[in-house]
Amino acid sequence: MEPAHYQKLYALLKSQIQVGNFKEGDLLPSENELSTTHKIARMTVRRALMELANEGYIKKVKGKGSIVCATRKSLGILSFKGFSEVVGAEYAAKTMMLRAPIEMAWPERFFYKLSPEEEEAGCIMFERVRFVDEDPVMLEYSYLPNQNLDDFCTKPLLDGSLFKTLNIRYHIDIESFEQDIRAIVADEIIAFHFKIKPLTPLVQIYRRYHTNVPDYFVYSLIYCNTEKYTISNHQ
Amino acid sequence: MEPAHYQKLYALLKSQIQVGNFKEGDLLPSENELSTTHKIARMTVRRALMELANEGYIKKVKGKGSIVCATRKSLGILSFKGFSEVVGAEYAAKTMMLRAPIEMAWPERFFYKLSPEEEEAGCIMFERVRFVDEDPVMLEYSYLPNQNLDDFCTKPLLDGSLFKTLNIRYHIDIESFEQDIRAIVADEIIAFHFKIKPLTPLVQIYRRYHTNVPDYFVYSLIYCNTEKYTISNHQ
DNA sequence: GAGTGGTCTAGACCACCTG
DNA sequence: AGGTGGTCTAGACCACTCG
Repeated sequence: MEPAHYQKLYALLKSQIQVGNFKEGDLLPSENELSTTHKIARMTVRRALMELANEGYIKKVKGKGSIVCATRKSLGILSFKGFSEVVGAEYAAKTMMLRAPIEMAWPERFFYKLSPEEEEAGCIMFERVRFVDEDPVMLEYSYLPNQNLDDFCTKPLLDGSLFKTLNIRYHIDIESFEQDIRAIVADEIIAFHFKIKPLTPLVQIYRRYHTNVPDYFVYSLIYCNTEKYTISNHQ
Repeated sequence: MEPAHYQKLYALLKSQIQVGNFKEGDLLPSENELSTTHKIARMTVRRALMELANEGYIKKVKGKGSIVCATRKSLGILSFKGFSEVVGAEYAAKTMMLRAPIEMAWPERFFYKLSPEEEEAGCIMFERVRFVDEDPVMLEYSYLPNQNLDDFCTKPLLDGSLFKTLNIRYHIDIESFEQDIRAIVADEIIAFHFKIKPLTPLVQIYRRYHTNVPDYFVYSLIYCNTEKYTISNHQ
């Protein structure tokens, strides 16, 4: 489906900021100007700018305009985006599949309460490490209820992206998520993957993604090494 | 100033959810219905519902309606709210001033880069511990550039709230913030305040609040004990 | 088919900032 | 005074869900 007008304008402005056509401190064209030049209503322009502001790309100031903000140095892992989007243009993102998808029973004492239907279906699990500039910064265990996911384990992920695979092959769209965050120390397995010493502190995130399919959720257990790159909500 | 229509509707619906007039799984009245009964345009209703959805109170489903979500068990510390709002109605929140506000020079190697004007002004610093149900969960060091804050150190905070004090006494409104999050281990001082063992992992947050006063920022250094209460974006 | 939320329009008035 | 973003209105068409 054709993206909405506000999404197209959002994507356009975001890429222009990332590419450097607009620099820190610059003013974006005014809402009326964008409305005229793109031939869309001002309310629609405002929606695009609202998203940019929520993600920290611009700051809106009444009476002045929309000011382009500095690009952040931290990884916007807490925001609801795919990994490569989250990392931003200034770093090189890479993902490695540590354990390919397999069908299995749910782990004991799973971190979210499962419905009887989910319990019975069992799960598909896989494990990936994410790198930023060659440093492993994120270890992610993904769990999908094993319902109507034919061939998931036999075909590789599309472009290495779980979201894209779910969308294109199974028409499942990720719409939102909830997460719980805590600090823990690395055990030996995790320390090995991150190439750090055991007992190094890590951020652990439990995450439940909501989809367009009623009662179908996707789960992730994430470990973040924040020694070199901190994490944040933006970008 | 009178709150906007969408803010009033947002606050009304939120309190009705918190109080239990709407329960998990319930549908809110439809947008058209809210528009009619409150005599405001549907776009204005939508803005109120948008905020509720962003904070996780409801989930909007096309063709069905706005579904009330379960209340979370974690503390929405990562969201941009005052502490008591963040904790939610189901816990008892308490704050203790550990060190009353004093004027001082900025710490060496401050966690954000300061402007020359901020450097020169020096800062006002104070230290608070936040309790949830009698457990210390958050240690917060607050730093304000010492500019035009007459009597800040000699009068107590209004209702114990920094935001309220800045707003009413100095007409400074907090409008947004940025934060960086990492995992660390407790040193002896922090462990003492949290009544935990040194080397317990903690979440550390650097935060910079943006205000309605140009180039005036408020800074916080926060430690969270996540052993008992995890943290999240919502509520 | 009736009702829902998603998107969009073309206006309007306001408070705020700057020259 | 002129331009900016903040709020608001009263419509409209669409895709979706459900009985």
